[in-house]
Amino acid sequence: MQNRSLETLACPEFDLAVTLDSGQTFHWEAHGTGFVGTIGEAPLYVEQRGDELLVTKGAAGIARNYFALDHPLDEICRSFPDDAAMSAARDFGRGLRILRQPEWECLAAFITSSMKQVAHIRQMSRAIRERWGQPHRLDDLELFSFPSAVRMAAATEQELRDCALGYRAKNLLATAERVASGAADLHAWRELPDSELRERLCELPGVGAKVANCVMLFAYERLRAFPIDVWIERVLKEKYFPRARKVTAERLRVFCDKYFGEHGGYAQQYLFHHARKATPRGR
DNA sequence: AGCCAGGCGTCCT
DNA sequence: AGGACGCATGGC
Ligand SMILES: [Mg+2]
Repeated sequence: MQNRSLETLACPEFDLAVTLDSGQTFHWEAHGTGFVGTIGEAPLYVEQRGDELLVTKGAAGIARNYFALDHPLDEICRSFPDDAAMSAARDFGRGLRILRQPEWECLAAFITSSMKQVAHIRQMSRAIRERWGQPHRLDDLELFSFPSAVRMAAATEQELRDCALGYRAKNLLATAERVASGAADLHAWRELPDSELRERLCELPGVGAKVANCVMLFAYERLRAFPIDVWIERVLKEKYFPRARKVTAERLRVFCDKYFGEHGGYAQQYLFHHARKATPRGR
């Protein structure tokens, strides 16, 4: 990227690379010494230099909001419970932030995510963007935004299967139709309290408790939402229920809501990142 | 060459 | 309420 096309903003307590590779967004790609991607319909280059971000000129405000640079990260991390597993994860993931993503693209991405590895979710995201997204020019690059629900609703199930969605294609299409018609008003749902927002999301095809919690956390800024996937379930059973034979999903849900507290979603993200990147199984 | 993955919907006890 | 099963795909 050419320096004259960039501007600077402060980003204390932030690790861009860790945040973009922590399983909450799936389309950013390394480019030079930074990353390129889109935030809504805005194409963006972003690079971290210490406590500053270099971003595409005109996009500083968008970036500050998307990367949630206003979250009081030190205060959030100090609110985590004091135990060995949590402390190790907190130290390992320093600078990891929960993003503020656009609702629809976050919802769609996580509908595709079920029983898929992060690498493959990235492939599906790219295929969908290149097929139906809006192309945007950034210097010599062409970046594609995530297509609107209206645009996705016009696709066929087979076209989505061609993007390697498998059995998820039908669900994504059905949910796109509900959002496109206005029957599901994702933006209006911002006003709902957590429990009602979760209920509305779970009514959508392909959305259950886990996906709903991801969307609440990564798009609706519900920092208490605690997604329990394969990795987190393993961590919870190994570190917090080491002697139990069977631990039901409901028991885990109740425990996490109480034990990890008001920033539980943040705690969950640090545990997830640590499990994936710091253990033999994750590497 | 299997194993596994940021699960969900359905049906059974 | 809790558990079993089918569903697709490709990186490793
Ligand atoms: Mg649902």
